[in-house]
Parts: sequence; C-alpha cells; structure tokens
Amino acid sequence: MRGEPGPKRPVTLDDVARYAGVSQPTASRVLNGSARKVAESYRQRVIEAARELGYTPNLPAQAMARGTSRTIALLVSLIADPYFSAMAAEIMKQAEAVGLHTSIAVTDRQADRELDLVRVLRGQQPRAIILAGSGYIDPPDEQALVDELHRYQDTGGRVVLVSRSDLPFETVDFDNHAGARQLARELARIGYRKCLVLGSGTPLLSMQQRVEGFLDGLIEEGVTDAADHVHHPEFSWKGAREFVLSLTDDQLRELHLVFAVTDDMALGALAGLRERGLRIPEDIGVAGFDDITTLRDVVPTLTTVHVDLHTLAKEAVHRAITPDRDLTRRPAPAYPVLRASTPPH
Amino acid sequence: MRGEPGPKRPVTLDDVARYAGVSQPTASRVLNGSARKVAESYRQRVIEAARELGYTPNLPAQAMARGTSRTIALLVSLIADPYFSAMAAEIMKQAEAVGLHTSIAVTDRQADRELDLVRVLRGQQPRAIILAGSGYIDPPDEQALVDELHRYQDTGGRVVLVSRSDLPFETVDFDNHAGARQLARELARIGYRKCLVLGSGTPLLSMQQRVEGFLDGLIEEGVTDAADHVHHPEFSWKGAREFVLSLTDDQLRELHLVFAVTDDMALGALAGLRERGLRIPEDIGVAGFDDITTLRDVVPTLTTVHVDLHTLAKEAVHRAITPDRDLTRRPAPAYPVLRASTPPH
DNA sequence: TTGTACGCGTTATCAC
DNA sequence: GTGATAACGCGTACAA
Repeated sequence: MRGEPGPKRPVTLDDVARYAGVSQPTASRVLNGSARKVAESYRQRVIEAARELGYTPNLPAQAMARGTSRTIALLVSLIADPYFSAMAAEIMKQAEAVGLHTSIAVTDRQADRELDLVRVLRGQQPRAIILAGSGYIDPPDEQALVDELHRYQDTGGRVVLVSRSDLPFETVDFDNHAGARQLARELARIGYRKCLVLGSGTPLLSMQQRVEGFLDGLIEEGVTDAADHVHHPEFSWKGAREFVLSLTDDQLRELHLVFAVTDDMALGALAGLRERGLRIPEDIGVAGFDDITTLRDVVPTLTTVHVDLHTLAKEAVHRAITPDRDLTRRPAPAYPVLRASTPPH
Repeated sequence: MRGEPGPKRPVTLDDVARYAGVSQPTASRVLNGSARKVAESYRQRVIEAARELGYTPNLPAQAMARGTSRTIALLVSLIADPYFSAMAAEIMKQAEAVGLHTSIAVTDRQADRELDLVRVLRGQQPRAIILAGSGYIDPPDEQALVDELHRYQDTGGRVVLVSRSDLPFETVDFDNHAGARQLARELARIGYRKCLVLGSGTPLLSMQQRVEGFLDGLIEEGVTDAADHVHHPEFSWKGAREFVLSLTDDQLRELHLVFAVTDDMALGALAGLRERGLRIPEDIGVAGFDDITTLRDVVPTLTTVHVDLHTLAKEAVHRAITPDRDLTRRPAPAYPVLRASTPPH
C-alpha cells in the first residue's frame, strides 16, 4: 500500500550524503562529478544510499550550478507531420547518442509563436537551439527573431538551422539541388519530358533549390521548355490539389508528369489528378521529394527523392555541440527512388 | 556586425533591476510574480529595462526557487509514428493552453529505456508525467517503473497514463469497446459477417477492448462464430502482413473482411492481401482503428474508427494539473467511419 | 508598496 | 581524498 499521500520533499543529494555518512560534495563527486577521486569504500556507500533512497539529480539545480544544461532545444513547425516527426525523432536519437536530452517546441507554423518559443527555450538554458523546417502562415518578424537568437548566441549558446536558411545562422540541409536534378535526369531518360513543376508558394530556399535542380536536370537531358511549367501554389497538400484542379483538360492532357517539391504536395496533386479523371501512372506520372516512410501504403508507390535524415540529424547535432564554426557545408545526401508512379513513359 | 564573440553572461533579473533602478524582488514581482502590488512608474521602468536588455527568465532557477516547474513531461514510445505524433501534438497544444511547456522523451519501444527516461524526467521536476501509448519489444521491469513513479507521486507529482493501463495509475483512454462494437454492427448490417480479427500479440488492454467490442458488435447482429476468427500477430504493420500471408487460399477466400485493431496493422494486412492477389474491396473488405490523418491518400480509403484525440488530450492534461483525483472514467469518444475499403457487401 | 535576507539543490573553489 | 563555504538566479518571508 502507498504511504501517506502528503507530498514529501524529493530526495536530495544532501539526504544521500547524510544517509551514507559522507559530506554532500563527496556524494556529488560520486554521483554526478567527473573526476573520480573518491575512496572506493565511500563510493560504494554513496551509490548504495542513492539507490535505496531513489535519488534523482535535480536537473534544474544542476543546470544552475553548472551554468549549462545537458539539453538541446528543438523548434519545429509541426510535429503531427510525418516529415517533421521523422526529423525530430532522428535529431533526438542523435542528441541522445551524445548524452543530451531534447526539449521540443512546436510553432504550428505561426511566426509570432516562433519568437515566443525561442524566448522560452532560451530560458531553459539549453546547450543549443535547433530550428528545423519552416513555412509560415503569417510573415515572420525576422529581425526580432534574429535579435533574440543573437542574444542567445552571445551568451555561448549555439544556433543551428536545419533544412532552412532564411536566417543568418549555421545551416545544415539536404543536397536538394543534386537530388532533384538526378531525379529529373532519370525521369527524362525514361521518357518524361513535359513536366509540371510545383514549387512552394512560400519562398523557401530549400524548395527553390529543388525546383532549380529539377529544371537543370531536365535541361541537361535536352528538355528546353522546362521552365515554362513551373508554378508555386500554396505550400501544402491542399494547395497542390487545388492548383491541379484549376488546370484545363487540355493543359492536363499534354503533361507527362507532375513533380512536386514535397511528397505531401505530390499526394495532393495526385488526389487532384484523380478527381479530374486521370489514372496514375497510366495517364500521367507523379513524383515528389522527401520519401516519407508512412507513404509505403499509397498506391501507386510514389517516385520521390530519398533524403538521408540520419546524416542530416547527425550533422545538426554535431554542429550544435561543436564550438568551432566549421563553415564547410556538407549537405546530406538526397537521391532519387523510382517507383510505380513513374513507369517508363 | 556582431560584437565580440566572447560568451557574455546571460541577462539576469538582477541586471534588469539595477538597470531600472529598483531592487531585484521588485523586478521579480513585475516580471514573474502574480500579485501586482508595484507602483505603475516602477512597473513601466522594469518592463522597459527587461525589453531593452532582452531579459528571459532562467527557467531552471525559477523551478528551483519555486520548487515546481511549469513543465509537463511526456513519454511516448515512438514519435515518428503518425498516431503518436498526432497524440503528442494534441497534448502539447492542450498543455500550452494552460500555460505549461512540454518536454518529450521517446522510449523507442524499449521498456528499459522507459525506466531510465522516467528517472531523467523526474529530475526535470515537472508538474506531471504523462505516459502515452505502449507496446514493448522487451518485457517491462514493471515493478521498478512503478516504484519510480510512486516516488515521483509521493513528492507531489502527478502521473497520467494515456491509452494504456498496464500500470496502477490514473488512465485516460478512448472508448475502445464502444467504437469497435459500433463498427462491427455497421459492417455486419451491410453484409460483412465472416470477419478475421487481428488483435495485438503484445497484451494491451486497449487492444483487447477493441477486439472484444468488435466481437460483441458482431454477436449483437447475429454473427455467432465471430470469436473463432481472432488472432494475435505481432503488433505491427509487418506482423499483420505476415499473418495474412500465412493463411491458406481457402481461408482467405471465405473471408468477407479483415478488421485490425490499428490502422497500421490494417494497412499491413491490406498489403499482404494484395500480395496474395486479392482486390480490395472487391474480394475482401478491410477496416482499422485510429483514423490516422496521413492515410487520406491510401486507396481505397480506409474504413476505421475515428478517435477523438482532442478530447483525450484535454482530459489527460486536465488530470495532470488537477490535484483531486476524480476517478470518474470518461473515455474519449470513438466512432466508426465507413469508407471505400468496406462498401456494402 | 519596497527592500533585506535567506533558501532552493547543485557544483566549484578552496583549505585541510 | 575530503569537507567547509561560496556561488548560480530566482521567489518569498520578513522587516521597513
């Protein structure tokens, strides 16, 4: 049975020390300190006492005493999104691998929330702040955000941008251009030439790189009018679908392929194309970018560009904990994966 | 240009107070305290000083001084999973609505990690610990976990289980039984009678409730041999697919429907059925449970049981911050949504 | 209403 | 090696 429900005081290092019959600093050295210059007999007693009392270090207290925490703060725009949740999971895993906990905050795509959250996160005294992804509904008050991050940086914090570069801080990203270019070349080689390219209505460098990479790839394969078919609908499943629905039958009929800069948009386009009575892939091919895992059950399986999240996350965490600013940009690999949505044309 | 890169000290409340020409407690009262008994003139000066200096409260310090933080800790088994990420997002949103930040940790389905993480989370001194979802690869050392959580509870922390009830703590869950029962009744009414039921190989109460609800629903509609077709493959997409692949053609042919206790498993079954040459829904219907949003692009659209995440998350957060233990169990709604994967049979 | 003094749990700097 | 003692930034009795 449980004891009295009256909230007791948590077990502190002091309790452990007293219980073990040593001084509190000694207990600290055994349990949390690095230099192990404690007699083995004391050592054992302290460890035993901690175990018996169920001691857990008070992290806030440690953070304050040390002046730094073992936490990295992660700011993502969405979490209930397969792409961002995969990204968050990978970053958390990498952080864990180097002994860091991760605190996540979600902006929900609102730029003003981003500023507030950075402020809060900064208050957590994290080792680094990682801002992943972007895409806003309202235009960001960039200057205020930059100021806030600079203040954080000035106090020794590290700021790392993942898959975005709209702010003047270190960035890690995929090789968007190469991935899209390679995809375009492979598709062109199997007969896809008339391609509709759906970029992002929101100006995002990563997405622009994907558009340009795709166009460059087509041009290299001799497709000359590629740039004529680039559009920038709203950056979402909905936006892509609605754009496709807005096309005329004639416009649709002459297309070989729709390439969207994200899988999400590609699926929106796919939904729209089907609503217009087109069969995928018999009448028109569809390709995306990201290779979201949860799309394995979509039929037909989607041709896309696989991005190496693992490498990206590793690089991001590496930069988050490495003080010297090695500005060598090593984009994470991205390579095309051709599937059923784009059979040879 | 940035100033000297030499890490400066973060701005403290003391700095703000000095800058504003007031004492530190006064600054505290203005910026963080609740009772607003500060002269308006001082008030203004403090706020202005804080703004100019870019002050952010040191959360660890606040937590220590107050003895409690404004954080709730969330422990989920997976984050790169549409179901859990949706759950996490909703819980975070609800927490935010009551002014609480959320700290997420991921067990990656390893029970031993769960114990470690609870220990770490406890160290954060959160207001509450919410454990969402379950499903382990290795069997949990339940007693150690329970002890750890009890210690936390004894110091005034709150423990809330979401969608699991394998531990002796407050639980919030969906109305699994009613949702599955209703689904079964609706399906039976449109002709589905020979139903294969895929439960969870891992013993989980929620999943068992779904199985029983479904069977009860069938029985109410006059299907008598319902219980004969219940199986418990590994609790995953893979497990469901492999189970379906292990069936004989004869067994498959006589089925009208496959019901799996999660959408994830339903899709695994669907993949397996297709590999066996069956057309969905012409040859056999498929239904799941959860109504994962990201499945909107699956063809045919999946019949499932929609779960009201919003209500569940709200209830979970409510319990996490409400001291009195109101043990009235109010399961969150779950109701069937019939889609293309189960046309009238 | 405002300021002084102290405590929160921990680490770090010292003497011993 | 070990143990006093002083920080760390903030909240809060208490006194003024």
